Amino acid sequence: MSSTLKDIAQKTGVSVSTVSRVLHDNTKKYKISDETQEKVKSVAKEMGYRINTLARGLRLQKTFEIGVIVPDIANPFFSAVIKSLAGELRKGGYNFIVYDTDEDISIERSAIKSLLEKRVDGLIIASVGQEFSHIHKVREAKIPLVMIDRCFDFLDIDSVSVDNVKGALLAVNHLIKEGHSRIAFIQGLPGTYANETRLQGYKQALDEAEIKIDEHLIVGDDFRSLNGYLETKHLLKLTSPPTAIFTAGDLIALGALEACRENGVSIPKDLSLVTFDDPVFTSYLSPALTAIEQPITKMCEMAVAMLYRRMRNSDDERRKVLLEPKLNVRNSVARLSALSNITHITKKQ
Amino acid sequence: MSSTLKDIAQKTGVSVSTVSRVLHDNTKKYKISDETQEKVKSVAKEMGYRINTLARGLRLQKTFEIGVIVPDIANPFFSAVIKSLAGELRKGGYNFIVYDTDEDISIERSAIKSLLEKRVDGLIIASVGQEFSHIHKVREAKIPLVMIDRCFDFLDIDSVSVDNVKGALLAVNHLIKEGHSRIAFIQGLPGTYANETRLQGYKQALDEAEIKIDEHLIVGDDFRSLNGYLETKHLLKLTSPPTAIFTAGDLIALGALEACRENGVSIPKDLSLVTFDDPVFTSYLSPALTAIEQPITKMCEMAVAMLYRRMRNSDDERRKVLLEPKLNVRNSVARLSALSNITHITKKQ
DNA sequence: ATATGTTGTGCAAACGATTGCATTCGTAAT
DNA sequence: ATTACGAATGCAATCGTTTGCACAACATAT
Repeated sequence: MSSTLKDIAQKTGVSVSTVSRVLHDNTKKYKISDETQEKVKSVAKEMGYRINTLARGLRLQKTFEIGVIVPDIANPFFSAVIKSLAGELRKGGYNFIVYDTDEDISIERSAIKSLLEKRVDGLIIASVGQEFSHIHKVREAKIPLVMIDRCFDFLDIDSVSVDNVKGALLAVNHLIKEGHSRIAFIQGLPGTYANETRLQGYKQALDEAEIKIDEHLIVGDDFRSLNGYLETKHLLKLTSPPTAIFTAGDLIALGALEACRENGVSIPKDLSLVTFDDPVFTSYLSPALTAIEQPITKMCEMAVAMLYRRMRNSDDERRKVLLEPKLNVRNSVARLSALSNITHITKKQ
Repeated sequence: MSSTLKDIAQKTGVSVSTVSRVLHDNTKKYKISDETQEKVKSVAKEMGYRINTLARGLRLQKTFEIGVIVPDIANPFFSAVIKSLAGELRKGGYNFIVYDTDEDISIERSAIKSLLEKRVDGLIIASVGQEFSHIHKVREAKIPLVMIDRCFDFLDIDSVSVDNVKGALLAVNHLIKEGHSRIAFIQGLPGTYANETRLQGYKQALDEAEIKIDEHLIVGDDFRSLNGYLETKHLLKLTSPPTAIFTAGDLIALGALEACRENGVSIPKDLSLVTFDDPVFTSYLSPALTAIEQPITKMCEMAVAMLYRRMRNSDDERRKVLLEPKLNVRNSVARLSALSNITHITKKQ
């Protein structure tokens, strides 16, 4: 049974204030005699004193907790983000509380509600997107907020993410350079920042190469592997199938791999594949996937730094940071020779 | 700016008690007139009232929070566990706070300290193991506790995990049945429950098959992929290398794959591989890995159920639950023909 | 002798919610 | 007229900390 300052005060014969000052007051403002200090400390230890952070938080109006909200903890990208954020926050003496929204906006709403009720000192959110009224509530509550992985241009909020458009450009341009022109895009959840910006990059790359966009090659509707599986099966059945697929996320790529395996489609011989996200296992897959890597550590460091800044100075100018993505070329893309390209076109007709 | 019960009381002209009862009291014990209820509710909404869980927790001596401690959030096994626990806890109206200990006992200690200071209502811990004094503190604080994934026989604490010995037996027996006898084991962190029990199963399987245990084939010292990589390189260099490797965890297996790829060792042709843990991506690897699957969902459901039981009745008999592992046979194990087997034995002598 | 400091400690008011125990008023039963 | 009761609400203590201010005791300077 945990004892309180009062218990210790009674046992030592000093006041609660004195005990509090000995045990928690780091300022040297109050000079407590060494004798008293000794006594209080030893009694505290003996009685197994443990501070009550609820009482402290209530009194101080500060909890040293940061709320973190992500769409899917089990997604390797986000579990890496969480791990990285945790380390950064710990350095600054903050704890954190994570919520997993399952890419569901209503869960996100209730997560924010809970965190505000807990009086967290700050919030880092990888929002589902789509809708933003609940985000505004955070602003109204004057809780420092940084958005991560998703930067909405139209929201006046600090945010840091990778340059998704550029990432998609890198991926698709790579495919084009290797001779592909029928390139499919398997999307994630439409309406989300990550998806829309990657789609934009995809389209832009095709435009710049003067390849006509075929809407039949833009498919899919969420970031999970089942989506990748089903849409790949669908794409393979088209009368004029793509020679390459660009997937919007790592799990989608896994689903695509499974579909190919089942259909006896060999990557990269029969079909090339590039994906956004580059979790630890991509290089061990069969084949090792060519992928767009995000600078996760840097992203998290910046998010935390921006949050701290905002906590210190609430009316500093807001910033939106875009980090550079990187293309990791591995073995999932085949060079389409002019000949095979022609063969392919011939087959098509 | 969040308002308080007092603010609302003042604005409506009723007492704080009444406001509290209208807004939070689910018992119908106090009959508040419909008129008052209406008024209070509308003012509360208008003023953006948000309950302060610190104050409530302090008063009620109950926080509706469960602390969860795992060794590595980024490990797919644990991120799946967290996701699953989160869902289960949410159903019961509990929130949770996760700590990642990085398999470091001192971080585990401070995590427990923090969680007790936060006055969580219960704790679910996947302990690093090795040492237990800090676990006893939880007992002393009379906080309900369930250990997950790690069941220490000598601790009188509720726990649920997979039957690691049996899992290892399944894995190694499978290798033996396919004709292997020089089977290496790449360990995780020595001294941890997961590691010791898996090692035990490994040894038992060899014993039962009357294969002499070669200590040179038992290597490694943590659950990360680098360990798998380095130890595989080492094993491949032995004058009499193993024909099969059993790895203690998924990340170790990834490292092993990388080492093999670098050395041009083909799996399963040149070397067979079985691993403990079976995350979503194992079947997409090259080759798809034969692996021991743990019933994660069930494990988490049981852990939460046991915790709830313990929270209701603190002196109920304690239980230790062992769940059944499952062997998923894929393509990473080759059958060693009698001939090659004999050749091999000859080589040994 | 008076003023001025310094040192060490305690008082009491917050922080925001909950709840057992009044209290007030009206109505119905005896 | 007295009693009893139910409905609707308020009082005040409590949960455990923090901290501005006050104060006592003593030392030093003028």
